[in-house]
Amino acid sequence: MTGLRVAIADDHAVVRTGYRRLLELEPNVSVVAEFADCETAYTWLSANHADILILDLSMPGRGGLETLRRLKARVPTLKVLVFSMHGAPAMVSQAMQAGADGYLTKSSAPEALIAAVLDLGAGGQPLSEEAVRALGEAGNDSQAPHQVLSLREFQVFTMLAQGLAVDEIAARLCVSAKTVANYQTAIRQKTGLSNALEMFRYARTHALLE
Amino acid sequence: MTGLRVAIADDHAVVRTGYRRLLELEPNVSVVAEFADCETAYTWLSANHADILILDLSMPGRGGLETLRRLKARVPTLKVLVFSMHGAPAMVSQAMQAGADGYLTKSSAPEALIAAVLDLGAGGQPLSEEAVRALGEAGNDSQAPHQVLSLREFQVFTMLAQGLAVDEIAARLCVSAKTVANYQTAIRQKTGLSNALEMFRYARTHALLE
DNA sequence: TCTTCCATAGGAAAAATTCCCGACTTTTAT
DNA sequence: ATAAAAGTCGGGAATTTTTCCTATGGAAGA
Repeated sequence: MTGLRVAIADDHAVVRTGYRRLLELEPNVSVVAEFADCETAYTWLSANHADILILDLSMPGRGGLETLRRLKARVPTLKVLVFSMHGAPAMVSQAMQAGADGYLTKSSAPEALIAAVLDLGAGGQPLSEEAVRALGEAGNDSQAPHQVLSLREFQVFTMLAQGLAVDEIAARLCVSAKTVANYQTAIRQKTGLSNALEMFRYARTHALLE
Repeated sequence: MTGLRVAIADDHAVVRTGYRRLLELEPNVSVVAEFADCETAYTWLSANHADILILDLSMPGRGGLETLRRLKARVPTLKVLVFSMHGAPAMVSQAMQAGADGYLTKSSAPEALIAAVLDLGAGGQPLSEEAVRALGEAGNDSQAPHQVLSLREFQVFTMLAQGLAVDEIAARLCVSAKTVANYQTAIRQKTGLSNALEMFRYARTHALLE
């Protein structure tokens, strides 16, 4: 049996080297390439063969997710293991939708990385516990703002998410500040987003702004 | 010659293992401890001897900076090498002021880590190029939060910028909510950032967060 | 030593938020 | 068609958060 050909994409050289050493302890695995940015990874993988790509989503070069999507479109047989700093539900589900074959958070044990690579090689879909939990949460996400909020509430929501103050919103909508304050309260209750920053993050990851 | 006793604090197990393997290639270096959080690191290092601590500032338990400061106060002979994801000017100058003996970014070459550890052992002050540049820049940016805010204020600032509520911050820092509220007011006045979302945006564009 | 800055926090006043409510309009279901 | 439900708008009172002022003790510096 020939070994698994693994490529590593992570912008931190030390981290890449760490992975490489870890993986090379495994006889059936060989690391055939390392990339420090998305473009290089895309170019090389389009032209050369690898079985598995370990991909850090928080990479420079604008859009680890976008690269993942393009890569899966170009080289469908390539298995991609996303290895990310954070296990935020939105991030996990975004990554899986973009075509990831597995998702591990960096807080996983070192052995988990090896196990995940072997699992992927065998056709599995390795997910860390955090990732599974995140996907679960993302699933019952039928509580989206568009659903629970009324038109006016949603309008106020997007403004709050942009960082506008209650008074400013009231001025723009030509209603009393009191009314906007009341909407704000309703929005917080219905969505569970308790401040403007949470709203901003929610809105951004769900592409509700602009 | 006895080897350098090195401890590693980083919340990502895989990353820790990577460093360890890297460092253990060096005959004069031995890794004597690993920590996944600040408290554990502080406790162990107060009671046991190590020459060098490699510290990732972006650790949970909030306040890698605070831990660094406490640690240097408690164990002044310990050399601390800060090894951070980002070389933002603010972060570098804060870290150095808090007592760091060296600063490397994770984008450094693997050899740089080894070199930095040896340099530290020999009494040097290893700084990555990015860090040097950052220290330079930190000087001329006199209006920046990092300049006008005290250590404690800056700490609260980063938490506010992450969307934490006043009460949560108070709980984490073990101080009265009143105190945090007062800091918040001071921060808003000094920086002109009037709400958490503005702080977030500022912090993001200046790469002050993890 | 004396001064200044920082961390901490209490009290009072001001501002923002929440909760409850009512009036009126539009949509929906029977 | 008519009743019920839901949405828009805001007032008033209670509550919470924020601001402003003050004070104490510690640490750093002149």
